[in-house]
Amino acid sequence: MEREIKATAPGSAAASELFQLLRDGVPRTRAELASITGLARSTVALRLDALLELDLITPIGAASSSGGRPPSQYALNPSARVVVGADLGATHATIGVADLSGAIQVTRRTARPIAEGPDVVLAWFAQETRELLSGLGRTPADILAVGMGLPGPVEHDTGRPTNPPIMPGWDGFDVPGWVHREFGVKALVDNDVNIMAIGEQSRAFPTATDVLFVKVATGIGAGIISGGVLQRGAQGSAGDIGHVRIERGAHVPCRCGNFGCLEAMASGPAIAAQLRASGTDVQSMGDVSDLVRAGDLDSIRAVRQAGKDIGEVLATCVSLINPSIIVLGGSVSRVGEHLLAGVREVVYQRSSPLASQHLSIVQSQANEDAAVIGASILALQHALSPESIDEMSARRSA
Amino acid sequence: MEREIKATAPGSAAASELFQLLRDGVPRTRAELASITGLARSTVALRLDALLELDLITPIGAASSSGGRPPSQYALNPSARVVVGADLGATHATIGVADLSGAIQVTRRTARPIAEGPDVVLAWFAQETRELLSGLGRTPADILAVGMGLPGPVEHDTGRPTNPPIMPGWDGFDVPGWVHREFGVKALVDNDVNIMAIGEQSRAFPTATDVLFVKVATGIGAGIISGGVLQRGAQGSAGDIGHVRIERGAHVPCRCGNFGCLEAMASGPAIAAQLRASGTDVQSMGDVSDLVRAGDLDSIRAVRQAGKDIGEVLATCVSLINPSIIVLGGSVSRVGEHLLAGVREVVYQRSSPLASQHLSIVQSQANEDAAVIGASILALQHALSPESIDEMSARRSA
DNA sequence: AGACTTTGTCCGAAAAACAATCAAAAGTAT
DNA sequence: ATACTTTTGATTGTTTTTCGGACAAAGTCT
Repeated sequence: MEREIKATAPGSAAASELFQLLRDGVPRTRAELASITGLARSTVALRLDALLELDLITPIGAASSSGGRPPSQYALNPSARVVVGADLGATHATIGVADLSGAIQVTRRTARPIAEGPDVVLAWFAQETRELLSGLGRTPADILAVGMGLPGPVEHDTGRPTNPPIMPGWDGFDVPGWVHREFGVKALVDNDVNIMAIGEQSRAFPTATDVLFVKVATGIGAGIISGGVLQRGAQGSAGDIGHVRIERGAHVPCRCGNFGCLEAMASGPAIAAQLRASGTDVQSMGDVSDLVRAGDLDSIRAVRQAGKDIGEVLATCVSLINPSIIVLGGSVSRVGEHLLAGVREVVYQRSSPLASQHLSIVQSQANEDAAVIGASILALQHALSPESIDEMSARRSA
Repeated sequence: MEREIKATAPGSAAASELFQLLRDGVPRTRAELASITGLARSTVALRLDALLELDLITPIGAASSSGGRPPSQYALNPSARVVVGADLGATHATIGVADLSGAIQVTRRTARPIAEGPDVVLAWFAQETRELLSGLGRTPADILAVGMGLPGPVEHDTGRPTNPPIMPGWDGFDVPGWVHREFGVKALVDNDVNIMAIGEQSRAFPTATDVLFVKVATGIGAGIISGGVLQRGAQGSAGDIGHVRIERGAHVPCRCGNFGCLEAMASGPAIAAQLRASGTDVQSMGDVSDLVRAGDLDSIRAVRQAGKDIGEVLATCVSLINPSIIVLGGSVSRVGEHLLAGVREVVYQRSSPLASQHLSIVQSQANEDAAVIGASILALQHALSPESIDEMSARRSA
């Protein structure tokens, strides 16, 4: 026995179904909606009223007449509410506010070490969010949900980081609980690479169902979208390819304790270290980037070799999950085409024709925005789900 | 406009929803069903009637009384109809008939080379199926759907093999069309490794959502179940790990044209070839198995090395998709623990603690039946889907 | 301007689900 | 053995939801 909601306005009950159709933002007439859903025109009218009442849908001007009275069109009202998408990285944090269509309204990127711990970082996050909102003429009450990416393994169901290597104080911290106490809404938390994968797929390849997003920066990780859904694996550690062993590095130690890890050979710090060892004066990956752009051959060769190392692992990934697109993101991928060239060289050589003939390997197009976009989408997926919409209309009519 | 079904019997409309609850075969009383679904007892009664009418549900004796009148229980009627599951392998074919609970009623395994082409093989399949059915006192009219596994890449949506290397004459052949003309039902066709993965998961690990099934026989392939669903990839070639390159084989040519493929190093024929090269008199993998069982050290070493080779690839797979169980199947895996030991050695050494601490690596438990079970499940998934049930009740009341 | 077409709304009819009632079937107590 | 209690399973009237037609409104076309 768990049904208490009685005072439902007429039509509101199943209005969420109609809403799912309109989530894409495409304006439609009542007649179109009726023929798509198979419902009677009167029923559509009833449900539309409920959605208009919630302000989730707005009438958009009139469509052109086909001989008779011109129909009015209805579409998602993107500015009814907002979601917050945050990417809390190792050293920098980006917070964005998106409307209901997923369009980012504003973002702000700030230096903010995750190592300051959850209380400090989240308090800052809340403060920053309030500022961004008031800058948009919004209040925290407009927030429907929060999406958040963290630089470590996260148990997505509970939103708690699990044994994160670089997030002291965050292990097991109840992030959604904190957010709920602060803003009264649900928070969806995930690994930062996962939200980047979602963001990139939605922004650049909305029709692709099998995308492998690879982030190459301080570490190396992948986000896997298969069959249109993000794959997290049994413990949520799917995509952790940074510590896969590669041939070239048999005797190079990695901070994980093993030898020959991809991350010890092809990450930003690893590339810089290799160049330093061969006598080039570089401090960080930033210096390497400058040298590559200046045409320094050693640096170019090192980056391309890193690409080949990554390609070695990705070749196996291609055979295993058969994606149609591999996207390279992260700071190292922005060095230019050299990394990409190395990856392509190895992947296309080693993959079976069936898997590689339709495979594109490209650079991230969403780049820095990918994470915030992905976090917003995670939030929207929850906030605009049929269940959430039903709950909204139930609350409204109560 | 696409609604024509008007003459629906009362309650039949949404009866499929109730049916999904009862698919597990667990008997339930009307009161239980009402409290689970949240529907009124009278509504449950109405829908149950519709399902009883279709014979999909039977009353099972009475449950024990709790002081008053004992309730009668209702459960799936497994023997109402059947599905056919077939595994058409390279040289042998297995056909099975399962009831609606997925329990295999009868199987028959016969030497039948797939290379005879679709017309010959499928005609034989149809004939064999009829015989099996009449042996069970059934007719082809009892078939709800057919599931089928083929030894090559299959475009699952259309059921057509695509560029299969060992199936002359099958490329692009419309298998579901053929089956539909013969039996009037839908056929679900997939790669044989995929159906084995489904079968193994359902039989041995029904609660696991992330399972990697690896078949080691003449070839090497994997079936991936992630998040509870089989992953097929963009072109349906997900799991084709046979031609991933491994370190040890840098100079060993593979029939695919590349060098160092896993299949060229660790498949049944490859193990036999390596032993022959080192002077052991073996013709096939069968001979190797005999030697291993007899305790021949060279053979054991060769098998264990194959396990380590496979483990090398699987270590990457574990990092990438984070399964909770890896199952080894196929003829080579039946040699004993030696292959498994090799796999475990490498996988546990190379995987991150987070991914491997909850990882089991085991031998197939369903073994030969896995494929037929999986094919049956594929058929049942379709045949007992809400849509199919709705269609059945619509036809019934028409 | 008038005929025509299509939309948007209203309203009664039909269908579905609900809630309450009641007889039947068993166990339990006397 | 009989009365009583409890819970099922069927029935009936009520409420909610959806449908389908009717009709006015708002345009286009001649």
